[in-house]
Amino acid sequence: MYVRKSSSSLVSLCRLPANVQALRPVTLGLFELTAFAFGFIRSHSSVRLRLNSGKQKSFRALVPDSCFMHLIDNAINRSHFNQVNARVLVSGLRCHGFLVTKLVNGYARVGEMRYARDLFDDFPDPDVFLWNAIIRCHSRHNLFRDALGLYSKMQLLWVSPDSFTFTCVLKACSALPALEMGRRVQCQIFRRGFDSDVFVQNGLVTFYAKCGEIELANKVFWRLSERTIVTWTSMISGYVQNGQPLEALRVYGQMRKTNLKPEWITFVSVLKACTDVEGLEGGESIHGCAIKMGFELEPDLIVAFTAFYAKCGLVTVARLFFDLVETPNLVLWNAMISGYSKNGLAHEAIALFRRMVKKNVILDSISVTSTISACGQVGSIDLAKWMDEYIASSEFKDAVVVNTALIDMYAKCGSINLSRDVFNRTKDKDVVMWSAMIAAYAVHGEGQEAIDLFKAMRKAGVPPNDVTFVSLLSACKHSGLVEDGWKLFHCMSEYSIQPRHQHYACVVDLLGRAGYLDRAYEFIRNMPMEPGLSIWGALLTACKIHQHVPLGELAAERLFSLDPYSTGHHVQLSNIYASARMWDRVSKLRVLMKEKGLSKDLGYSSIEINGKLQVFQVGDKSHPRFKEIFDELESLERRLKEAGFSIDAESVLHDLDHEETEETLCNHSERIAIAYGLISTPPGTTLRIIKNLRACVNCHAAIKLISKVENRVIVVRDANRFHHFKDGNCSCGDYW
DNA sequence: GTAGGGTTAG
Repeated sequence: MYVRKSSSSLVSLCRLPANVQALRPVTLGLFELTAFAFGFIRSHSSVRLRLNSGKQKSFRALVPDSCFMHLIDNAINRSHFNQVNARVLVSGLRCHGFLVTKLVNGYARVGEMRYARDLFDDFPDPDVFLWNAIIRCHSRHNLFRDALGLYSKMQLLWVSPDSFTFTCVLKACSALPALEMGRRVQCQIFRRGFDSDVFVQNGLVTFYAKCGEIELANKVFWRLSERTIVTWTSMISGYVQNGQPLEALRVYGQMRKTNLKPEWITFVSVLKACTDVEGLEGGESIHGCAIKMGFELEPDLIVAFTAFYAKCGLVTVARLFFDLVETPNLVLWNAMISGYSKNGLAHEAIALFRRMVKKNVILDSISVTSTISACGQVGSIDLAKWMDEYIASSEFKDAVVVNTALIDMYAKCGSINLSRDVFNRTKDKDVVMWSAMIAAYAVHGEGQEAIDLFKAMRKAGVPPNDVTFVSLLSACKHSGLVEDGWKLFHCMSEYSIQPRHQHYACVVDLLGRAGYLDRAYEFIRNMPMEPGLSIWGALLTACKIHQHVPLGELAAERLFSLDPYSTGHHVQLSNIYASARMWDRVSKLRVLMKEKGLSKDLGYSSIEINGKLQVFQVGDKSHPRFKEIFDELESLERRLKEAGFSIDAESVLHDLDHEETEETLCNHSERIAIAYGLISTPPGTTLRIIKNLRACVNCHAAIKLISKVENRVIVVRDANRFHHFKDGNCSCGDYW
């Protein structure tokens, strides 16, 4: 062995007095340790080193391999693997492949990939162990293409892969995913006789599952003569990842018939399957099993339970799990935040996010996107701006996923312009972002903008997907662009996109709202699939708008058989009868609803004044300023009448879709919110209202006029879309 | 060595 003289620090270290105590391995990095050992070994017959365990160990001089082994281990264990000069070492270790392998692993563990690669590249004749190490560490650092490249190079050099090589290579193929490459690897596995190696075969199951080839995964799975718990878990998670939770649960059932004991990690996938089929009971029974098996405090299973209960709507139970953990990890925080957000508890989600920031927890894009989505639900433009500013000053400001969420947020807060700003400033837009922007135009009733954006998208060379077309068709239906929508639907095949049920529903809506009821019904009858709830629902809505009783009854009949307990469908049919003044049928339907125990959703509207969200119900007198509010309502009513406004009281009183009133019609929740907004803000301020139900016909007409007599822009988000009222008109063109 | 949980567009 020799020491390269060019390393000055090494040379100076070598001149250190040869005193073991002075070495102080605890404080030195591997470089110093190694260098010192070189010098020491050259001048002494034996070496005593104090290791991290506190023990002392002797090495005979000129037997440096075992000495190095311990030095390296010691450094790895103490995370002292950061100051090493690879090239100095390699010149000393040229003949010791297994030490280089150890070093490569060590470097990879502390993230020093460049050193690992340099070390490897300098080594003249790597054996299979060293190849495995370098492939594995590239794979661990998400450098999958490099890992596969190294594997190809290894074959060119006639080094025979072993089972460890194959597991690493398959992992890289799964992560990319690289289906063709994986298939070739499978051939090699077969040729080299690893077709019964359970580790390799587990890798194959995962590989096919991650490539979406679940049937091939299944084939590998059943061909195996021996299956470990990892094999079963791989198969179960494979089905979950491929959207077949029921199959996953079936496989889990089969696994339970064997003598294999599930691992906690098995339960993670089974829980996900239960979540996907909304199988609360199944998940609860898993919970029981986990307790019996002593897994209930397994930290990562707590994360899975939190996510499971949150997604099933039991947010409180999820929170109990969350609170079990003293210092939650990132995934747990994210599971709880998104749990709140997905269950409509937007304020809780935001509060938790703020706590996370306060505690200086390192965030990732998932934490912020979940919170952004919550901000969109709240609908407050001030909150939205706060979030946008936060993102702008963070590392996520260029993340496409995050900016996509911002686009959606601003659109939901009523500001399509701010959505567009985010869209414009984002580089490298993907299909999701384009679709989100198109969808934003859709809910704001700007159909032509949506279509123009689609053209720009094609020009930019981004291929649309099925969701893009849902957004586009929805934009057309909100704007009455019947022919454009019809053409778009029929050009989907040009992009090799198979229309799904949702696309058909959009077309029915498109035709129906425009008054082509027969054409819509004909379209339904020619559908290649069984029409479901959304199809008949769209037809029913169209029949309500155009007062078509027979077709409305037909649609309602289908809906009642598919979903007997939906309030909305009964209410809509009742509205059709009411608009046709068929009062006897209206009252019959009311009796039926009472028998079924159905009652209407309570309507409410909210408005934000000075950063405080105020919620009003119909006829709400709970606000401290209710007297002023109702005075304003009255005077508003007077001014509307002067401007020539009249209401169609009879039909409205039977219009069960909206809030029933005991008194007059002018105290619907959105009007109270507007009155409150008028007395609480300076003239000319835009009012932004959020309503949980669809806008009522009379209120819609009234708000148009209010916007004119009060000279205000009023933005209303109803259950379906946005209405921008200005100068006596609405952006929906009375088409909603 | 192989298995897992939390994100964005409708």
